[in-house]
Amino acid sequence: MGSNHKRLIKELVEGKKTAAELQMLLHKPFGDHGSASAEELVVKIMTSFTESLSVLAAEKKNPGDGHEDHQSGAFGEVYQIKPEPSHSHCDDRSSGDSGESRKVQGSKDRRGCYKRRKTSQSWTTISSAIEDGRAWRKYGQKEILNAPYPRAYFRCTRKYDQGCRATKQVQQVQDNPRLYQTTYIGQHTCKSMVPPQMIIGSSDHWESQTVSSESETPNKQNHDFLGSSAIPIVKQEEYKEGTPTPSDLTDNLSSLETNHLWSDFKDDFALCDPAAMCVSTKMGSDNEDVVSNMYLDMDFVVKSIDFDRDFNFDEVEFPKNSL
DNA sequence: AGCATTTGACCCAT
DNA sequence: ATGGGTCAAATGCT
Repeated sequence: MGSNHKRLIKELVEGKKTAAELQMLLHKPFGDHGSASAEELVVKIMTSFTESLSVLAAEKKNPGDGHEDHQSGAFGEVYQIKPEPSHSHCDDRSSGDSGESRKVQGSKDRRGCYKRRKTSQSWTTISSAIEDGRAWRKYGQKEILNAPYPRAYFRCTRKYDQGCRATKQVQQVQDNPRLYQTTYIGQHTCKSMVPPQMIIGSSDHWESQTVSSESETPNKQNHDFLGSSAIPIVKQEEYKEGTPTPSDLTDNLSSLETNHLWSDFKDDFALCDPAAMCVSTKMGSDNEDVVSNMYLDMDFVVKSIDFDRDFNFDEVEFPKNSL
């Protein structure tokens, strides 16, 4: 745990420094803060989070032995890819949905031809910014039971040309509609990255759509959005299969680990701006839901989440450079 | 015209 | 049976 711990601290310190830098940038957008753009800083921060989490994940998994391979590590463990048996016919509805040329003929019969994902790591962030440096294409929206706001479904725009299977779900936070809870599912396997400038401009559609059609907060969102592009990743996890054994404790772990992490972060961030944040904790009703979250003044909110059971990874391992 | 979004239907998991 | 994730035709936008 020694070297892990060091590495953890190093990552967190680095992240903190970068966050502070970003904060300055946000407060004085036109000042001179060196050459780093907000996006670059965000990427750095995310890398720190990712690395930190991977260290923690590794520790949880192998308490005692500080061995930290998990190379691209990320969120450790459970990375085995389980090829998911069934549905040999219509294969690949999900893995790329077999491209644009899906079943056009007979169109309506989709039986057995798409399988639900539930297969990869997921992690949730909350932020006023819904952009994250990736190009997404919306493919659905649903009203969610007991939720005041609909959930929008996005897939990577590279899904078909590069087979990237990353998806995300975005939903306005009930308590604070100006914030968006984004759940990322699966890893980007594509190469593309939207240039920073594009990022900012390209988010309007969803916002305007959701915001304007869903009452309140007209287009203030855009300001928030432009004002900050915080994309903190705080917690991620994988979908697991079968019965959650006490030993893997993934859910419990998520809260413990996260809370633990938060307290560390809290101290850390407090050094930067003690008044700027609060940490809240609440439990979800059914074993999945918020475990803890943290708000910072720069609309920087992070959050951890839920677990699900099965997995059948077709995903590749979690890249550190997902942004 | 080509691409993105909307939206109801379809399908799967619970 | 129901909620929610995905599909795909219709529609909108550039």
